[in-house]
Amino acid sequence: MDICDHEREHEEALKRLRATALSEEDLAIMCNLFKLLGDPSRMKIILALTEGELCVYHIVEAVGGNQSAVSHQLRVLKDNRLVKSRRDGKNIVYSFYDEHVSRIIGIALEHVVCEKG
Amino acid sequence: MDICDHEREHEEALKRLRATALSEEDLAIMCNLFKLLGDPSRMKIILALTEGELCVYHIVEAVGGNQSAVSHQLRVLKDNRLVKSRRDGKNIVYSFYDEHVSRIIGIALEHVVCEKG
DNA sequence: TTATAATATGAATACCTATTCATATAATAA
DNA sequence: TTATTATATGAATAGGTATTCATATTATAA
Repeated sequence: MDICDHEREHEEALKRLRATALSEEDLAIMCNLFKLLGDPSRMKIILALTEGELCVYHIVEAVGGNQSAVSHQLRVLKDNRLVKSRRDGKNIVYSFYDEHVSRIIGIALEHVVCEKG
Repeated sequence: MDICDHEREHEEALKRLRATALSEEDLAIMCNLFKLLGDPSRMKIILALTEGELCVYHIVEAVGGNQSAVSHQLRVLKDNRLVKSRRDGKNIVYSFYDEHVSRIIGIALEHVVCEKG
């Protein structure tokens, strides 16, 4: 006997799913991106950088919290290639690694609007 | 003396940032969405549902792992309105709460492609 | 009603990770 | 060189959360 009353449809859905299946690696890449964006402290940093590059001091000013915490998160973002940095005199200036991130943020901001409306 | 050699530009960036600033609540909504999408087990469930509605049994079949774990994650997804469910005889059938989720997933899949290419 | 199938739930555990504190490094100014 | 400023880093801690196991619930079949 069948598991449920939608046996055929579900089996077909599962069949399509297998056809388009992501590899475990791709799944990990995708989830990792979302995980990075899922922390408010990191998101604040990312949002700050949408307005242009910033040195660490100004990032700290923008997001609040202590300098060490911000530095740790910048490291995480950099290791994962969401941001890049360059030294400029005694400062380190951070900016987005590529346009990719800001696109995603743009869409996320739309989501917030929808969620509230 | 100034903090860095880009004092003016950074101050202007921070000014624009304050102008467009998200509330803490909106930030939380946004991050929460990303956090939900950042777990591979949950993402597998979500990806499975992109092919159509499924009962729990078939979700378990699609994503692997044990039934209890899947049920717990379905609960999380439902509490956060990413999915909805309806009873159908002895089965519970899950599907996306709205079109929103599948849009985001579509974009994320693009990201994976870019990341690899 | 009793048995069984499908799903949900509670508690316990184990892992992960964000934050903090203290300190190190690196560049510049004196 | 020494002092100071800007940033990074290591270790420790605490809070969160995914998973598992056992069990409860709900619906149907016998």
